[in-house]
Amino acid sequence: MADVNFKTANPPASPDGDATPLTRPELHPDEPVITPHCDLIELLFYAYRDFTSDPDERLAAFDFGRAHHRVLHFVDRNPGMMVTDLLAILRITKQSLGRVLKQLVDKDFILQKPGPLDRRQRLLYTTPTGHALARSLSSPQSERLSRALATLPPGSDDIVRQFLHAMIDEDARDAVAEMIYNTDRPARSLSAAAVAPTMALPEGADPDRNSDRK
Amino acid sequence: MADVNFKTANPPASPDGDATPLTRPELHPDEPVITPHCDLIELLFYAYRDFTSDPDERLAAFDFGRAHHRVLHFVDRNPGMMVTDLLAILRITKQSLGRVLKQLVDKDFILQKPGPLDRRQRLLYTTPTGHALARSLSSPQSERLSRALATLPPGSDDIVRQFLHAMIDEDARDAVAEMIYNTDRPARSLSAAAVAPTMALPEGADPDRNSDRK
DNA sequence: TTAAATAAGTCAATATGGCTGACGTAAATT
DNA sequence: AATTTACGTCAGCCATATTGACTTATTTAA
Repeated sequence: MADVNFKTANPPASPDGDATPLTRPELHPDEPVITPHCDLIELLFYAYRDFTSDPDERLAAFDFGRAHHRVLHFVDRNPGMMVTDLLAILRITKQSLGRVLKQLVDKDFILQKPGPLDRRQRLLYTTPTGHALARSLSSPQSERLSRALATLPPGSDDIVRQFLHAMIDEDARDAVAEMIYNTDRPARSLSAAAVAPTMALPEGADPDRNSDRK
Repeated sequence: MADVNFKTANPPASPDGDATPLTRPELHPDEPVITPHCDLIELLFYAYRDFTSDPDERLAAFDFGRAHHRVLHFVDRNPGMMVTDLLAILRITKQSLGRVLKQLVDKDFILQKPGPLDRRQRLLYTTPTGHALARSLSSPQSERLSRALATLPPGSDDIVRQFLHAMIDEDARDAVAEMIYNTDRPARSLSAAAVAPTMALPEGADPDRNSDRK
């Protein structure tokens, strides 16, 4: 199978009869021919597809999946974080997290320690093994980023950074930036509410009573 | 539940005893303190998390999931595409695609037509309904992109475009660009091999004989 | 013209990672 | 003392992916 073989398949891009003129029925005159930023939508899909595929093989060697990767990554980057914070970041339920977290703890990649101030908490840390795995998973991603940025004019890093930051939900943006860039952590904590804010529910008559979702 | 409440939880970022000094055992002197581009890795996660969450509610109204969205999107953008091409883009198996595709066809969002040149093909088209849904799904994503780009200096669009393009696997890059930007389609076809190229297997002794994967 | 490759579909079984709902327990807050 | 919070768990369900095997047309190549 050749490297780049264009197959010359379908000349008429019309589902109607072979001789029917090409007309999309529901195309209003004021409707733009293509969706604005359709290229970016697709580029984002492809970029993320390949970006996330990098660590997959290494993960499989430990019988882990992408869910484990995400947990391991954020715990490694935020040692001592609360389970609640992790839930807010990943936007999954306690039960979903529970499964993968248990496996990571059982296999000694993540360690849980009671919070010294609030003893209800089980603060999360990576073990040395876990830290090493987290590193080996993020390194191909980091290299991909380096290669990509190297092709761009100098100063593009910041444009990309700003772009991605601006793509985040407005309510979560500040908390995310806080989390990412506060590497000298001055007794700070993650704000679950800010990373994944609750809907502003009307006062009283709260339907969210016994829910797992924040 | 307050809007932005920082909880001031865990001052010591060390899993060891409360009074133990903070030292990561496996931190070689030549190991960088943080992974390069760790911020970008996380920004990409958050950006994509929120980017993909946009169409979810609309999707649920039709009992569809993200898999349906992806199929619908690419078929809408590439009318007359082959099933094989779709498999290569999505990087899933024929069986996985089969299910969602069948549902989309059954519910009259996608239409299959035998290829006029190669009658083995079942070329894919969106119906008017399908096209409308595809539009309504991509529009919030497009708006998010517009809002994000509006915050950046002029000319940033191209930087972002180039960045995302450079993030794609090198072998697939050209085919992707071809697919995205050839809106005036001159009897062209997608190249499945280029979008998701096969590993260059050694001649003879091909283990990939009866596989579903390209 | 026979053989092989390709496009597409299918059946069956399995795994992963999500979800809801219902409970329980310990600790902190009010 | 009552409530809220942090965390965990059991049970079941669903969506989406996987592998492997097999069939049917149809096209292409030996």
